[in-house]
Amino acid sequence: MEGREIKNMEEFAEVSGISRPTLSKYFQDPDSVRQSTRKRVERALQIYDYRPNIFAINQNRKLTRTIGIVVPNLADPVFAEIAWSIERRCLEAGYRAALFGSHGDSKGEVDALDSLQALRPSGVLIAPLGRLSNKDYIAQFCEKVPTVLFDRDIDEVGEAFVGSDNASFINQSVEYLTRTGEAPCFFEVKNPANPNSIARRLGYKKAMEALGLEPVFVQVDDEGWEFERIGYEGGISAIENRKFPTNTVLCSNDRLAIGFLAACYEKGLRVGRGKGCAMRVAGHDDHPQARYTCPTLTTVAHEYGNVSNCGVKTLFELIEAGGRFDQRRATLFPARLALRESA
Amino acid sequence: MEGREIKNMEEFAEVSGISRPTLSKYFQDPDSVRQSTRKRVERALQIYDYRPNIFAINQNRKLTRTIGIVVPNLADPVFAEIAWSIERRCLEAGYRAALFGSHGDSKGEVDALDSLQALRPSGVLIAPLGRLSNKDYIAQFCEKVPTVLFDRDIDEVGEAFVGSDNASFINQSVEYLTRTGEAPCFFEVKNPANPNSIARRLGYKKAMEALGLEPVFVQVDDEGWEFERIGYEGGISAIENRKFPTNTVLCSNDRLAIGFLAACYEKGLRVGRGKGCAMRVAGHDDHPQARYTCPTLTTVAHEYGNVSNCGVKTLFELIEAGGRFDQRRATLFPARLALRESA
DNA sequence: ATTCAAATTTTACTCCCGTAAATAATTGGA
DNA sequence: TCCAATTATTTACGGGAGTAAAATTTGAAT
Repeated sequence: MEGREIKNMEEFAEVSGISRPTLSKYFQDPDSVRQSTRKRVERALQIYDYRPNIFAINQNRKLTRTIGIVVPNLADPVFAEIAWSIERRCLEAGYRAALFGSHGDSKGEVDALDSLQALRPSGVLIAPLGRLSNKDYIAQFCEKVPTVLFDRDIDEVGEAFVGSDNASFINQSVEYLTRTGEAPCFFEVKNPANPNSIARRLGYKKAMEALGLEPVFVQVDDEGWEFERIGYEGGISAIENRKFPTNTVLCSNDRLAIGFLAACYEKGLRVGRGKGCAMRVAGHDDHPQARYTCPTLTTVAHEYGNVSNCGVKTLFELIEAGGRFDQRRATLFPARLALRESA
Repeated sequence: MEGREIKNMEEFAEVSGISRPTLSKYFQDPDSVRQSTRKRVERALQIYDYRPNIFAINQNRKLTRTIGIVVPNLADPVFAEIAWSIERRCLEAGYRAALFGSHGDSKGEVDALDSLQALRPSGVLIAPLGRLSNKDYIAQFCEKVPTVLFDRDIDEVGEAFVGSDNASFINQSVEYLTRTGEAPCFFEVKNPANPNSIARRLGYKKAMEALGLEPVFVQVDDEGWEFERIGYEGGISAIENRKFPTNTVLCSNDRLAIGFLAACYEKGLRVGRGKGCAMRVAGHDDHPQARYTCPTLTTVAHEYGNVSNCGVKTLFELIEAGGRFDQRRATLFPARLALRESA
């Protein structure tokens, strides 16, 4: 495919012998021109290396056919997986996807939204930081760009939310653990940035009280995103100081649980539900590596597919509806217990 | 910050009382205008919500000040971490970053490069798939866009490569393992897509032969990116069929090792170098979770910082040099042994 | 107050493509 | 073969900002 260098559609029109407006139609939808014309264009494209300038295109379109995806941390496997899943669905629907990680702080989140706004996306799916988020800024952003929140909700912000039903998560795990052994205590970060964590804490409290049991919290005073480290260090310290009144530990999320398993291992505490085990450990999220921990981690699974599927569907409806729903929509997916060896 | 809606720079010039060309200068570099003017602009920006349209900007620039980053799989923690690290450095240098995952197949990689080309990036950093890559396509891409390969090399493609010295990796681990116990056998995927894997295999063979030892390969016949699963299933099967002639297993990468550790755990083989341990296991890469496995994983560390730092630096030099170096540059960083509990 | 270089404004053109209106050329069906 | 409907071409304008050149203002130093 060589010929002279083609700079723009004008030149391509010259060399291909097809008028520019027709070419413009072709590039927007190859089926919108007559078959014979389409063939002619495609033959020319094989000879000359031309592709429309995306910036010039988007400058004139109201629709850029780009979907922005923002998650707190692209290096977190759980978010990476969900972001990837959403991206794939957008591509299937003929949209581009632009991924942003907010790097765990409010400034990063605002920056990501700023960059996104400059891209004039058709819509945005965002998993907000939560407590740390600049709530006003996000609310304002939602006014301007059709936006669906997912994973973590912010009260009254945006037109829709899609996430997991944390109450269902907790109920399932608490119910299962108490039914099959000692009641669980709850292992978590003391001041979590993550609203899911808070919902789970409350869920645990309620679930325990409903069973007539006293909730017990073991809290690590740390912050940030290094949950494995926090779970490990906090776990070591809690074990040494005998902070666990029962042999069953329910972790607020799987990454914390992975770190805690490492702590148990180091301390020589065998984890599992069989004979000779000193501890039972369970988590939440069904982290991609939960099946490869030692022992494999019993956890409560997100249905990633559901969340991304529904999130994208909701976003497209929102775009269709011009960015406004009659009333705010919240969709929560229930959990599924993933029973493995650790509890 | 409310006022009338500002559509473009023209309008912002009106309301702020500053001429459009000056505003244009300001937005390209706030320091290029007089201090007093800068103040005036910034005061106006507080009142009116205006930001330049990125499409219109990039339409005229040869430089879009965007750096493309392409990795095989954004959901792989090792790549996620390195991508994030590169992104941060680009942002610091005043560039935007566009992340793409090639989703593990050649088509995905080509698509990513296509999207990137449309963005007219100033430069690209790509960790190619390797054997599966469409080599010609990538070579062609490198002709058009200043591109630095990293992590995995493709012979003679592009102007520069930055990665790890796999020979050094392997030497360190083989040397350490043989010095402190039985000689290692090498656990790996039979037909790896990844050129690093092949380099490591060869490195192992050489290192063993240099020590006068017979190299032993234990290969799993599988493919894809689910290394934990492959390591686990392949591990179970290899253990059951007594494929390991020694008690020491060197894994081609850490994700494989994580799966293999799970297999050992399930089979009741205690891993470590202490008394009562049946196995020693080591990996390569220093996966973010290597410090939280059971037991913690002895591995050979990438210096992510070095690779991303040098990669970005090299790319900027390449851009500076107009996309061509006198001769191809290859930078390899040596490894650092991360000694932990597993071996 | 005078002078002069630096900064700003005015004006005008460019980038590449979307899109609308009027006109011309192709279709395919009766 | 001819007509009407479909498709393509011509022409012209607009979008939002970069940028060059000339004219003007600013500010600091003399």
